[in-house]
Amino acid sequence: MARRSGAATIAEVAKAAGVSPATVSRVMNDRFVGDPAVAERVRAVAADLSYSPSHFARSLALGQTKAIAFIVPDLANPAFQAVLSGLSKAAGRDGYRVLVADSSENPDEEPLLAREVRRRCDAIVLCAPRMSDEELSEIAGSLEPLVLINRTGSGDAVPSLAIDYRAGIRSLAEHLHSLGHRHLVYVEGPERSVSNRYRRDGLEEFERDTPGARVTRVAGGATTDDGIAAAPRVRETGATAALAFNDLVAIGLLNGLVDLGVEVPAEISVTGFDDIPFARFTTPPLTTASVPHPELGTQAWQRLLAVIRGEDPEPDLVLQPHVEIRSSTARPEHSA
Amino acid sequence: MARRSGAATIAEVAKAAGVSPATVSRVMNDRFVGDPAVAERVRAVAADLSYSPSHFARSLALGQTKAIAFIVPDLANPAFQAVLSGLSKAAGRDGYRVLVADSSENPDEEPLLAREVRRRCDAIVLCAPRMSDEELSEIAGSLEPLVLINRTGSGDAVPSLAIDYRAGIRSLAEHLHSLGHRHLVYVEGPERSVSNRYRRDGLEEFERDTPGARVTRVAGGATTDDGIAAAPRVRETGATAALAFNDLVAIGLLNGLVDLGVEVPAEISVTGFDDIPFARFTTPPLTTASVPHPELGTQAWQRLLAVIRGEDPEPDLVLQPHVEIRSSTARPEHSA
DNA sequence: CTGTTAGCGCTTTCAA
DNA sequence: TTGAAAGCGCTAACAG
Repeated sequence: MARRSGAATIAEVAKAAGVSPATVSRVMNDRFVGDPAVAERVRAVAADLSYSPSHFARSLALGQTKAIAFIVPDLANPAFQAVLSGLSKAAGRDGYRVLVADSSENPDEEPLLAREVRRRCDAIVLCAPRMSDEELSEIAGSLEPLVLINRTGSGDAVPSLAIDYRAGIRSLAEHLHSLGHRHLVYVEGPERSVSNRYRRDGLEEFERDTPGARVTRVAGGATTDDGIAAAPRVRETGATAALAFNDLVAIGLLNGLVDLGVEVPAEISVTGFDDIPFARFTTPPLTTASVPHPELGTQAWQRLLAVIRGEDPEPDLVLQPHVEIRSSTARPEHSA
Repeated sequence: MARRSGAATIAEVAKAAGVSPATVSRVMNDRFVGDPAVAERVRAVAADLSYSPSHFARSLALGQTKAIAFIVPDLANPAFQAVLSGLSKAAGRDGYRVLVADSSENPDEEPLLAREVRRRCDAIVLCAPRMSDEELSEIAGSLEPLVLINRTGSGDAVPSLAIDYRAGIRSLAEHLHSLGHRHLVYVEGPERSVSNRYRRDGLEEFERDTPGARVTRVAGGATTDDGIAAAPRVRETGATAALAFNDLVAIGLLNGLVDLGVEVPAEISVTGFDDIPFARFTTPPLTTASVPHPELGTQAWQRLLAVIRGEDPEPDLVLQPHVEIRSSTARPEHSA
């Protein structure tokens, strides 16, 4: 039974201070009401022994850990990092810490991973889970308190925060259309990504509702490399504008196109999605659908805390991306 | 004494299976050697009750949590995110999770924060701590197992991983010098940043050892906005090349300069530091000192695990940044 | 106002 | 091979 090296226990402090463990506990938690001199003595002894309460013992006794789990499909993606950053700060203000886990290593075990990390914490937030709807609704119950980001709860009663990808990409397409583009190409996201489906839906809607407009699709991915690789495919379509799955892909595409000698936006307009901090700094600056990622984290925490406290969380939010027009989009070269 | 909602306990499983808790424990931990039928029954009951061992109870009994803490000064910085990503993946492979905390909210309480999160975990890694050397060596003892990233242990015996900022920035300066630049300007990092001091030292060394070279310093910071703000100051110095504290600042500077109508690299060469994923994609692509951030995370984990296991960690590492020459640096316009 | 006592849920000697 | 029992360190009724 390994004792934490060097850590004093409450019993030792109690003995050294000549009081009971209960008293020490009360002093340490500011629940002490007796003689201030006693409290002072306890504190002195505690400091002397550099005592600090064992967190897991407290967790066990209290039934809570003051920590939440956060699962993302890829910690290397700036968009998810921004969510994490917002979440971690918000939770921190309420004294909660966050345990992160990245399911990129084995996506298939996402449900197991979620279960595992959930057990160490008081609650969990799943960000853009890649797992299927079935898997999700199957484990949702055992994960609560739970909040979902970027994924609706498949009809469940789990609080969720979403981005309206459908509307966002549609707005982007409409912006392009208003510029005079008629043939667009969509550089797809990862196959398993649910948000890719939403974007596709939005584009189909746009195509259906916009006579004369056409949207081709080419394989892509979620990274800059995927964007670079997609450049030749994009050019082949002959489209005058390309909508990338996200900013990373768009940035890759921008560069891939330049390497191919294709000018942006003169020959092809390009749009991204997310508005990561660097989108402003690409050349040309990227037109994109701006998503308030840190706020996603903040809002998620707000709801999670409510559920943890047994209160009613605020209603689900579907954030509308805001089209940020920069210079990677322009009228097609030979228009009008 | 709140019971975790819906979670079955080992005692319940034991009763339902008609065995003792000890047996259940053994079965759950693959330490069971008796009748396979019994094991099977226990497993069935456990599954039926959807029992999963309480992590904190195990932690208490075992004296370990299988989690490590990670503290960064700013979770929003891509460089730190890369470290986190590497660390989290490496630790995950050994069954450890990471608890992150960002000290940006109140930098002064970094030592307290470190202590707090350390108590919930088995070990901690401090990444580029902003605290003073005194504070650091004062609490280092109470934090062990500990590994330091981007900060030497002020003479202590704590394993640490560092980047040779001195050498890195010096190489950058030499690259600039070899191109023909004689008057350089350094856009400083945050005042409290220790790594800013190293860079300054490197530059002083360079200046001392390079007759005819001069390095001016202007205020900067650590973000793109700081870089933008520094642009006028940089121009005023009349230097033909600017070394930015990091890539973020360099990117801001690049854009600030463009806004001022200054051409890069024609009029002023610019270098960054870190080689974040976007450095390749700026215009012009950024010459920078490349730091293998994810590897920093991986290496940190390797050492931390050794210390956790009571083994000797591998020796400290001082990673040499590698100068990545791209097109933001060139010969000065009127040279030769 | 303070101490005693009984858990929290799990692991692990020690006996049987 | 299995079970009983003690204990990890802390908290919270309940007494006194």
